[in-house]
Amino acid sequence: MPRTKQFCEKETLNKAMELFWEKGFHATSMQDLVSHLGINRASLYDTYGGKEALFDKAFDYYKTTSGGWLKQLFENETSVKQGFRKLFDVAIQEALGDQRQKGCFVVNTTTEMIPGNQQIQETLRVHKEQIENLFIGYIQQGKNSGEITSTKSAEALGLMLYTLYNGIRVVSKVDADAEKLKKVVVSGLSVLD
Amino acid sequence: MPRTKQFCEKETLNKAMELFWEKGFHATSMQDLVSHLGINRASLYDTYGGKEALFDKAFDYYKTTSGGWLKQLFENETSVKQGFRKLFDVAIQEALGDQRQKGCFVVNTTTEMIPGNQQIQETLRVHKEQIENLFIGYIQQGKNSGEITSTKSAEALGLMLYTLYNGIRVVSKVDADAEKLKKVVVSGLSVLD
DNA sequence: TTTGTATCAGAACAATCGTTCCAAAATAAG
DNA sequence: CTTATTTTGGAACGATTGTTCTGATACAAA
Repeated sequence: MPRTKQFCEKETLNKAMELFWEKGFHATSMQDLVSHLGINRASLYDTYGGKEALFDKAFDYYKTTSGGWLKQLFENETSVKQGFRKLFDVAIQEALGDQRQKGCFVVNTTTEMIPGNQQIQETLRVHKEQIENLFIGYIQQGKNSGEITSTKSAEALGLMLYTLYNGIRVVSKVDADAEKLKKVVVSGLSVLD
Repeated sequence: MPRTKQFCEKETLNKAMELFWEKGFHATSMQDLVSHLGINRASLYDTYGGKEALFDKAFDYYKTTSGGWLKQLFENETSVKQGFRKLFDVAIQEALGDQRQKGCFVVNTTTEMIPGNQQIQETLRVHKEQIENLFIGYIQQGKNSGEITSTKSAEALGLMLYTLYNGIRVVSKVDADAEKLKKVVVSGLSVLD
């Protein structure tokens, strides 16, 4: 009869995610993982298969937890422009409070694993399209309600804000300057006017 | 008496740069470098000191060659807005033609080496400030000439476009979609209106 | 308690890592 | 030419890589 698992997969996946997030795939060794996950080396291989498989699952775990968060953020705001302001504010706040300077897991993975890992690239491509469409749909919603009057298409605006969002995750890793970042956001969001 | 060097340092540095650029610091092995640089393993250590020192010099070499290129681009254009359009167009064209999907060396280095390498972080911070100021000064120049009438400050506009530029280098690595990228640029540059 | 499986610590694996060393070969300067 | 120095191929270094295996231990189900 199969027994119940001894350790919580969510917890170990979360720790693996944080390690890969901070140091990247190549700079994170199995020894690092064994030391920090709190489970045995053999169990690690038995449960997750290996380093690359563990990375994939950790990245999946990140997408799952962060994807729902974004949708919820948009839905809870009173206006579309306020929703984006909130999103960017959170990004800035994360950058300022990120003691470990991890940055964004998706951005880090993009620049490290492309080229060289076609499977992850496809995963990233699908993820990019999802977030882009979320942005675009959200803006379209603001256009329909009359809140957004810009003559530019919802697609053009959404793609631009998505790209700017990625840029913020990069530049804030080099220098998390609150004043500068706020100016970036104000200028960027002005395209919605 | 000291002899003249046998191999051209510029050529080997250029090859080292391309390797680090494509695969990143951690995924590039000394064996890779020895195999591709065309010089002997011992000579490599003798001339450059080691892997990290070689990376630093390759990165310096990149900054030197690319820094001047940007200034020249701005100076050769007829208007400020046209200058930025050209800059972004080149970025898109590079992404489309980049068979190896290397992306941007500065962006890749930022996300891979921060945190973990304070020296490179400081180098990147200084470099960021230089490009930011180049953007800001260029926009200010457009304001002084009356070309740019936006009520937003040159600083806010410059920082925003610099951030957007970084974002383009990230998203175009995942999916170099010309149509989408063009829309990003059009929307982004509209902040100058 | 007995049984079966999960988890464990740790050794062992071959491979690769960055680095150093050495003696031979090549080459520029005298 | 001789001399001095660079460059060479290749062996060797200890350390670390990702992975596998062994046997002991812990624990849930029967």
